[in-house]
Amino acid sequence: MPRSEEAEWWANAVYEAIQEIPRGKVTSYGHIARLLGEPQRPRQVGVCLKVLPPAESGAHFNNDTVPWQRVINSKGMISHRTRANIPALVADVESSGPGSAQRQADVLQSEGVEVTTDSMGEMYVSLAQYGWFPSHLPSEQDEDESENSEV
DNA sequence: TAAATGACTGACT
DNA sequence: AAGTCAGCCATTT
Repeated sequence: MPRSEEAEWWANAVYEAIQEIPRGKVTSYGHIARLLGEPQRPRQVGVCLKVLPPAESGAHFNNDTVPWQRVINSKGMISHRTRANIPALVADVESSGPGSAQRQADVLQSEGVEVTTDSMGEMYVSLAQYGWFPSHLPSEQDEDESENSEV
């Protein structure tokens, strides 16, 4: 697990930013990247979460101290932890191990966040209702979001 | 050392 | 409205 100094700084910054997300709210990978002044690196935010140490590791930042479950993609969907473009393997990863998408949905619901599942089995959270975007940028225009919604 | 991947996005078709 | 593409860059192969 090679961790350069720079990567270390980035990971710590990401974890700290994620700790600011209030319980019961969610935000996107891209938003965390923007908060850190690196708007073009949402993927690296995902990488940090992937390598987040288990709670029993004793690390300062771990699965218990960082609310990893509150980070989802810009479409409001809980991202898959794919291991390849092979659908057969996706199911395996999806199975409910620690940190799996299903696990994420369970934890979120325990915090009071509603998770809905569409016809294709994808799990969504309404960003309009649960989204946390403090440094909201003016470039976006909210229109309709009737698809993932509540009610 | 080089090539492929991926807890992503926004623009473009 | 839904699918495709091109950037992104640390990790893995």
